[in-house]
Amino acid sequence: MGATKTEHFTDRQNKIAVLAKALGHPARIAIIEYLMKVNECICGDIVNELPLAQPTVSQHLKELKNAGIIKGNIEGNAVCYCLDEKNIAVLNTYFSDILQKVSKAKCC
Amino acid sequence: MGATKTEHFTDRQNKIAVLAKALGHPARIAIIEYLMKVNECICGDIVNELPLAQPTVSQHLKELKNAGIIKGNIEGNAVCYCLDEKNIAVLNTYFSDILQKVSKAKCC
DNA sequence: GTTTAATATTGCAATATTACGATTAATGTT
DNA sequence: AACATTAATCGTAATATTGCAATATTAAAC
Repeated sequence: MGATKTEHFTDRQNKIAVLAKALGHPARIAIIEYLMKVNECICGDIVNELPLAQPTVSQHLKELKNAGIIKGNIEGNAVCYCLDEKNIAVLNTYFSDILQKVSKAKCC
Repeated sequence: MGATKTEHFTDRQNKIAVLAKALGHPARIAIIEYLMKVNECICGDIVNELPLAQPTVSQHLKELKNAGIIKGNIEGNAVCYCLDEKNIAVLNTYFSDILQKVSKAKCC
């Protein structure tokens, strides 16, 4: 085994899991926080900011992009990255809903 | 390699990553959604609900508990699980803050 | 068209995750 | 005490992730 049994879960459950998984690494959280600060930037800026090699940063950016957390626009020979509002809103709504439910009912 | 370089990131970044990572699997999302529905339950209930074996469910519960997403209270020979409001609130605030920042400034 | 700059991709080693059968531990029931 | 119930742990196979050096790709600049 070792492979996630995605086929047993709903598309929505898989979608949320993909988004959350993309955020499940401190380097990717750091990238997001940097993007929050500077609004938009290129890969090289992040390489200068983080203690990781360029291929590693590039890989993290790819995962964030595949999950839909960030967008990348080609600008000449560089790529301009920024946060993708839509999917962050999806997560925000998701956690708001959970919190609302949870806060209503205490447990064991 | 293969190990995350947690020491290069802040405690807060690592904390958020741990919480997000715990949610980065559809089975764990399904567990959370089930807990939202029934408010509290024991491991066996989830085993009946999901297409996964008991040890697998137990392992997922352990990860959710270690991350602080759920709480587990011993009740006789069973363990009563429920969502942990506090850390879900942490995530909710985190994504609200990101969304607020992002919605203010369009990018490339 | 050659050089430069910015990223992406490839290949690989180290480590982590996922899943489950078998077993164990702990409490409840008879 | 013997047995049943519930869940955790152990062991292990399959797969995924992380990180980087080396290389490839792409587009600007000269």
